[in-house]
Amino acid sequence: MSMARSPRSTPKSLRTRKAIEEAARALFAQDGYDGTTVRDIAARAAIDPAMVIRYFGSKDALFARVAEPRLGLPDLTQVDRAAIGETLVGHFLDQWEGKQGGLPVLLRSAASNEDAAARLRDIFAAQVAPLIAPAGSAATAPRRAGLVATQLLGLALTRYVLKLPPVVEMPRELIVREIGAAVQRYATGQ
Amino acid sequence: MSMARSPRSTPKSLRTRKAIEEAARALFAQDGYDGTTVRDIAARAAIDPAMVIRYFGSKDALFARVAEPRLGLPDLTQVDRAAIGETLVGHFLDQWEGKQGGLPVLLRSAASNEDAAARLRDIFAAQVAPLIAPAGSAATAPRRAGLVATQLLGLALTRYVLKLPPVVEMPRELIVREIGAAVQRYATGQ
DNA sequence: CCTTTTTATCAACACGCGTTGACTAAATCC
DNA sequence: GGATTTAGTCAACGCGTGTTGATAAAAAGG
Repeated sequence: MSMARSPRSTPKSLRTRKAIEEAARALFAQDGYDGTTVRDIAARAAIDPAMVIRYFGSKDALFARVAEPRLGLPDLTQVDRAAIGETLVGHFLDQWEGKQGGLPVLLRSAASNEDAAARLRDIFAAQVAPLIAPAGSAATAPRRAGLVATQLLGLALTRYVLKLPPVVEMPRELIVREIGAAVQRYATGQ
Repeated sequence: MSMARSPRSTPKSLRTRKAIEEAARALFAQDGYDGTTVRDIAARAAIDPAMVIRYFGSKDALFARVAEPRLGLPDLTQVDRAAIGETLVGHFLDQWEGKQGGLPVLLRSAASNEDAAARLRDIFAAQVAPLIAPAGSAATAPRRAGLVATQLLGLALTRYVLKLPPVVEMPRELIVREIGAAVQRYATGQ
């Protein structure tokens, strides 16, 4: 009896595994789930398309592996209350521009892929909402978190996905200040 | 010599043409460009897939036809200066929820389709930026328009595409008030 | 060094896609 | 009402997709 097996954890296989993950992350973040083919990923990793399946089982499974964002947001209760907005925007920009983040991957795909959208909702509920909650009254917590998401995801959309020229050209410090102020009001409820 | 021709403008053909456009608009807005197939459109319009091509030449051409947003934004110079933000948000929500709008179609597709993204940039430059410009100093006009786009598109993304529960559940008047305030500050530069 | 295990390649599969051309049915015209 | 133009149907094409199984190459073990 023969069965298709995923490679073991030898140094050799670990290198190709990493190469596939890296290529997949870059392409998924650039072209979205549907716009990225297994053959594209294989070409970028300089290996055979069959290896992608062999290592990760399926394109779906690879996507799920690569689109696991750990936002690593700061504990806002430790932050100066008046700096919550700017802190949030700053960390959000870091997350977006880092190599690691699964967030770009997800946002690219969420617009036309319901699974990715559901994942994004989960992340929001699990990581953003609880963070915002203690910054204001408990009754308004969901609304405040929703408003914050509105602004932060809009920033990511226009700057990194649509690449609207004025938003792309804004220096980081200006974004942190201007959008930070809006986020501050949303998060604290004034 | 025979050549494939698009149907003439008889009443009969006009009805099917409208049916195709309506089905296309609904599906493109729901699943994006890549997620929508010609066969899907045909099925919803209850006609043969070949008719879609026969009437519009190609899937691309049909998309271009259907994704032509005329925002019809109000002339902000005629509006009470303190109400610019709320007016903008209100019109934006109307546009989004109306049957006509090509905006949902575009946003769904722009994340994974560069052509759609370029179109959205054009619309922004042609329709939003000039509108915002006179609300503040000329030097900061692009920046102010960019910030407004950040917030308005983020609202659309979270409410209509990602469907984040707290944002979906917010009543219209609350959105107009809260987000209107942020847009107001962005548009006028305080 | 031969054997066994593990990694990588290759060709092919079944499927869904946009699109086409040959054909039929229906409406229109004189 | 027969001829001609128009709308609609059907089966198929070429292509790119994710995925698979047989097979070769390379590494590891004794």
